[in-house]
Amino acid sequence: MNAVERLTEYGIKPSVQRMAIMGYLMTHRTHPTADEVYSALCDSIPTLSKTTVYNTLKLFVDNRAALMLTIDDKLVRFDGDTSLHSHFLCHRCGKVYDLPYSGKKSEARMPNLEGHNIEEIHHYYKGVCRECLEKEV
Amino acid sequence: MNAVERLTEYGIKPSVQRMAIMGYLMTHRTHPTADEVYSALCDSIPTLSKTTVYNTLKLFVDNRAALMLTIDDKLVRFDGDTSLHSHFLCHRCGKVYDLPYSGKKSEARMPNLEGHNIEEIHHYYKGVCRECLEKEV
DNA sequence: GTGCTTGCAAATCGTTTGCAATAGC
DNA sequence: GCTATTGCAAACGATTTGCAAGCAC
Repeated sequence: MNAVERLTEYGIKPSVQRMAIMGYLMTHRTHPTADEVYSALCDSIPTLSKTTVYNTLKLFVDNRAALMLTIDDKLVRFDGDTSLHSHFLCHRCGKVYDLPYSGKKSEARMPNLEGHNIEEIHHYYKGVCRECLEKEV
Repeated sequence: MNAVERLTEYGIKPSVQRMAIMGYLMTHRTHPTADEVYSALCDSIPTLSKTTVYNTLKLFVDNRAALMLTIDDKLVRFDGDTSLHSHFLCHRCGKVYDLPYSGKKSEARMPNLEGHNIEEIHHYYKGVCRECLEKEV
């Protein structure tokens, strides 16, 4: 699936900027920040503004075409993969890894928990990643 | 257990400000922001500064005497309850509720996952809370 | 007195807002 | 032309920093 199809699927009218940003999210599974998306695209779209990146990412999140991750207390990150999975943040290198969803699978289908209506599930793990551990020696 | 004992347990030297802030966290299980802690205490400690609240909360977190919650993308919240449990954020009223830990219990004792060294587990759920659902009618 | 703690004021920086310019149908 | 989209510049606001004053042993 390409970016245009993805946008259309979520009821978002395509534009040059929107396709570029969705395209970036689909090809870079790095959980980028708004700033990283902007920096990566401002060469190919010289008129791109940070405001548009913020607006567009918010549009994607509102339409459930992307996830907003709050795993990092400083920066908001975005994930184009909206399937159910968990995340791991390395305290040392700052990278965010995907992990298989670790909760009970049944929970993901439960519309409520203790009477609350669940719309989002975020499972975050933090520590030191394998790569950083290996460098340690 | 009182605030002084709690601080001492985590190797933190007590002071008027530290006891007041830890005392607040222990008696108010509302997952307050730094600003809420400051506002609640600045009457009884008129010279209290926000800087001290930030510094002290960071000290608690660094010494594992409190948890920093990033469930809200705008504000960092703090939790004096460091036991393993999950959190629920209501999109409508903004309150954060405690939930029993929903993951596999064994996972909480696992020091690593896919080779990564896990130091923290945060399970966040978001949606509309029971109270807000009832108000809806 | 030495070192830790506190607190003011200013700076920082990610994000949002107001609004005018532009593009698409 | 009308509406939606974009983008600049300014504002905002939570948090951090620099540093001087205060406190404790």
